Amino acid sequence: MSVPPQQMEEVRRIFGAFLQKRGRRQTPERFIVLEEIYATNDHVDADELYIRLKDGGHRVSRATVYNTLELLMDCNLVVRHQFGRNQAKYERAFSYWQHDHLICMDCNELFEFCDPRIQSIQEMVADIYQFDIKHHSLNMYGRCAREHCPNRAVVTQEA
Amino acid sequence: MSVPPQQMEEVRRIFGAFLQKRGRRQTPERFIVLEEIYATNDHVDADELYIRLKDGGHRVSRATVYNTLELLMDCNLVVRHQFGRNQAKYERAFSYWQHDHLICMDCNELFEFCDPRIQSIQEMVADIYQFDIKHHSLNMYGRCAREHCPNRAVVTQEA
DNA sequence: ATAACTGCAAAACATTTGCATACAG
DNA sequence: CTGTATGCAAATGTTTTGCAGTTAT
Repeated sequence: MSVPPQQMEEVRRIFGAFLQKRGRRQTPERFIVLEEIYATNDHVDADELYIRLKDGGHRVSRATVYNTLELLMDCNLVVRHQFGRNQAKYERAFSYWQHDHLICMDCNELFEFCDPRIQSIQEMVADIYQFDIKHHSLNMYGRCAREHCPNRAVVTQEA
Repeated sequence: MSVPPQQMEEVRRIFGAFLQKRGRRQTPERFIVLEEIYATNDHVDADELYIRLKDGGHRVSRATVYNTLELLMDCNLVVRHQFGRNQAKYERAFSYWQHDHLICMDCNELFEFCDPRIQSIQEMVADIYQFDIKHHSLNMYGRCAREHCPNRAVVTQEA
């Protein structure tokens, strides 16, 4: 699922303006990374992104991918998620609903959900603890019920 | 904050029984790790735990610490938290309220909170997505208002 | 021109693994 | 006794860093 061209244009403009304001260069590599992560609404890790770019005939180094992701996070065009102990996943964040995640512990399938109560909880917690809360991360872990999920119906032996 | 002796006794018993049921050995090292993580209600990382044990005159290897933490998680005596991309934090989990976390992005101070609505959300999500949800992790990130917090009152320059 | 950026490879870091030795059952 | 567990050190996998060469401004 890709972003409409006009919105993509806006995203590019936002990134360009951000770089300029910061006195950083608008290099082609940075925009290529931006394009690639906005090409889908998947949750990708840095290396996947690197491979996709490489396969797409672009010549960017892993270091540049990481560097650019950092910049994209700084201007809120990308969010990073840390699911479990594995490598971080990145996701485009412009004009997309704020959502939380549900992860199947067996097949690692990822689902997104949204519940307005989380916002209320966040506000309440901010108030009680006198915090300026910038963001939250809510992940639920369990077992899905899909046919092809590997560990489906396998009884857990442990505790 | 340490656990009362009688409860500590129960925890040891649970771990022993668990190992037995699994056909795993009840080695002194494993119980030493258990003692150490139950000695406080801090959130410690594996290396801290290793250092504490070493400083306490015990001779356990890092590998054993990791191995034991895994076992302790399997029998629900310990929970692992992944805050950001840093190393995992472990926390004792017996007879302690289920809680979520609030983290200051400036001083890394950790606060715990609990809101019953999270439970309802979890149940609702489980129902909608036909998931058997085992656990969740909710972290809120922001800036605290404490006097000695390093970045206090520093205006963020970025976007 | 020149300071910032890039690619590469090496470093860093947390965690896991392999193997010879030790020891619980 | 025997199969696990241990300690150590080396391996792993992800992310960061240093540096010489490149390039946007």
